[in-house]
Amino acid sequence: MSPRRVDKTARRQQILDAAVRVFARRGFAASRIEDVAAEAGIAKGSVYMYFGSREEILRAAFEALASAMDRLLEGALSGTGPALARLDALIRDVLASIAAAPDLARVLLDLWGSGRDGDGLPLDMAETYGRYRAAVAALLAQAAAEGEARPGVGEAEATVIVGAIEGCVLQWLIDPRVPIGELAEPLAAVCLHGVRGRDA
Amino acid sequence: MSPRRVDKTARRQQILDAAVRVFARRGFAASRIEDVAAEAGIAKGSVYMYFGSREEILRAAFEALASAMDRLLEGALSGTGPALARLDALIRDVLASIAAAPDLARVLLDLWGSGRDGDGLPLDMAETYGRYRAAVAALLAQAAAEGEARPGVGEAEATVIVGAIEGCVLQWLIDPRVPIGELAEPLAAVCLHGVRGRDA
Amino acid sequence: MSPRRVDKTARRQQILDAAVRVFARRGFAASRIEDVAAEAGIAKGSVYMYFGSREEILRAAFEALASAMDRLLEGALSGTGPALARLDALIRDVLASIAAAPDLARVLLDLWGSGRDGDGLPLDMAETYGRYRAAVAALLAQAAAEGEARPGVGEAEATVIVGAIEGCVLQWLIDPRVPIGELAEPLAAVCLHGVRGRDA
Amino acid sequence: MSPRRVDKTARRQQILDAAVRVFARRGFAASRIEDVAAEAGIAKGSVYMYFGSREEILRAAFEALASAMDRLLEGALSGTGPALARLDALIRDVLASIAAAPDLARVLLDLWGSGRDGDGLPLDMAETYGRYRAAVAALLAQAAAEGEARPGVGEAEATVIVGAIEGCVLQWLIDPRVPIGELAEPLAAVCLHGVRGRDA
DNA sequence: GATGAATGAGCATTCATTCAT
DNA sequence: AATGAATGAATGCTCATTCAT
Repeated sequence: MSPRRVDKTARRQQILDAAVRVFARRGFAASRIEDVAAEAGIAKGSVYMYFGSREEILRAAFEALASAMDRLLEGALSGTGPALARLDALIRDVLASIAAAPDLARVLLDLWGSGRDGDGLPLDMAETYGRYRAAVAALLAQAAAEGEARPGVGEAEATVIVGAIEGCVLQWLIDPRVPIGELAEPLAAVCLHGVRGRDA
Repeated sequence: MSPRRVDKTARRQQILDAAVRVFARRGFAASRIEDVAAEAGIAKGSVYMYFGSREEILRAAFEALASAMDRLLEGALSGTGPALARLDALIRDVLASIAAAPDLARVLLDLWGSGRDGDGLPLDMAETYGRYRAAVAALLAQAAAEGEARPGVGEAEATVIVGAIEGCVLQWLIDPRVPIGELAEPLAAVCLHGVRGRDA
Repeated sequence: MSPRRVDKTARRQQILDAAVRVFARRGFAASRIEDVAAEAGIAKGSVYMYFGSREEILRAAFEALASAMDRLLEGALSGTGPALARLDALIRDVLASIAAAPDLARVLLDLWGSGRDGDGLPLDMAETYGRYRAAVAALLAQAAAEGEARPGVGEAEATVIVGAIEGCVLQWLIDPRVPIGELAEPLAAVCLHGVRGRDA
Repeated sequence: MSPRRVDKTARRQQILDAAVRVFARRGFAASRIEDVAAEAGIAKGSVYMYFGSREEILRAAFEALASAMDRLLEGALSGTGPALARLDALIRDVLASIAAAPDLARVLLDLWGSGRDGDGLPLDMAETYGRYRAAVAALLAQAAAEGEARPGVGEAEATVIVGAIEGCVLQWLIDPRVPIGELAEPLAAVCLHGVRGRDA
């Protein structure tokens, strides 16, 4: 009448957190369900009570990442104040968000490569990055309207800025010695003024 | 040396090329030795005459990529003329190099994530990117000395520029609709002058 | 005995009925305890309050089938009137009994194959069929004594008659388009007179 | 240049034979691929060089059985002489064929129950038995035309005769003490003349 | 050199059964 | 009594690697 009670959502999150730690450590390809279960402190079979397959766990990690990103983009887009200041804040927020959840960030290394022919992971990474670029492009357009960016900046420049952010993250993922925490400043500076500087 | 005998090196290259096509298509994790052999038009077992293991093929692809990159960096560093012009040329060259060998470039998606705990692939991606940053940093330092970059630009800005380049490549790898061929111009412009523009 | 409490026996029967429907649909091998529980409208664990194992449910189905058959055989043996008429009636009764409980009948498909090496199901199907043949043989012997069957009919002919009945059932189980309901007549006719007919 | 040579067909047959022995012994459901491989004296993985899945082995057994049966039916249909004699011969041939390959015959126990909802085995057992009945019906029709069977015998009587044959096999499969080898005679006698006998 | 048949370790997934509540 | 979350043994199938020819 009063069966064992569990918070399904919490348990699922617990497993996802464990999986993210494992994926971060060994990469998705080398991560066995058994590793995930062990990290979560449960039995192998129990993982399947919360996730239908190994791939589904990766997809859940992707969704966590994508929705965190969407929240940031949403914030930047709906904020008030000069567009360039909001772009600057977005850059800082993205880097801070990444640095705050480094294990989750490392899953990006597996996510970027997913969605190809045989892997059963149609994650629509492409669409996520498309939204990312669109948001930055919107900020740039606003900045141009405000006279704070040169006219004509658009999709291409948005791609460069998104690239710069993600490229910094990439380098930190490849080499943790890259000081991600100190990159927001120069990143924003270069994107806004270039290396020649405001008055070079 | 008999005309019947295929050059060992050529045969190895033939297999590597085939592998790169397969890896590009399905990702390294989903690529079977048999797929590679079939793509190369040889038998599965023959692959092992030229590569000791599946991972070694990936390592060979990495080396091809890394040495191409080194050649580019070498060129930029040893070139003459203003440093900033050479940085601009380097950006264009890297993108052109990527666009010229898109299959090889796609292997980056697998390479970036390699070298973790369980995968037997100590590729030293980190060191390669370190050299990349060092080269760009050297160019920046020279530019600063030439009065073409604001004083103080250094490692951090180099990280941003390398990030911008690789981040653009990343976006194109994720979504081939990203026009990699048209990105050199805005990439250089943003890195050099920012989105505010030369005279914003 | 409280009105709230369901009768143990009734609950067991409810589960068995559900199991029979599930077994009929998917076969025993493909039937999960969870399917049975769902069909019965109870929880998975509750099944084990009434049956010790998955196999035990199949055994219970066997027993239902076997005792129904025994009842029929008993009736034919203890009946009065000419033996051949009672054999004729038995044939009709068996087919009617099968047709009246088609789901239970389908379990035969799993039962026939059970009792082998690894399946933990020593059902003694063999003995049941032995009793079946013995009953028919007894009727035949009586008929011969009554001058209604040719002398010498015995175990072999009983096997043929049991075979004809069960073989018709088998064909209907394999292909439901076989009109089991219309087979009693020709079945009795062939067994009694052959295809040459009474006066061929 | 001269790789290890094997007769693929012979090897496949060797595995199938081994599988049939294992299926006969333990039933298909309880037969593991590893059992089959061990019985064949090869490694587990090697089985998959010749069969795509466990089910495919069962299907191959079915096909062997079905084509043997088809050969027999073909022979009976295309034979010369009185139809009833050919039916008589068919009955004997089927029993002899079964008795000659008892392991293969035991697979029938698994085949009869296959093809249901969840088992991924659309073997068309129904169609095979349909052809079986059609052949017997054709012989009966001919016999009727020849005045050797009573007019009106048809599909129903064919079902009974097929049933009698298969039902005898069934009983022998359930209980090997049933003397399949001695059943041809009484089987033919009953089917042709009934238990009342030619002149009862 | 080349081949491709054979191997067997490895792993995702399933599911009967248990038991804390 | 009833539940259903948890377990972990079991097993189908894959595929890198080996090696006899």
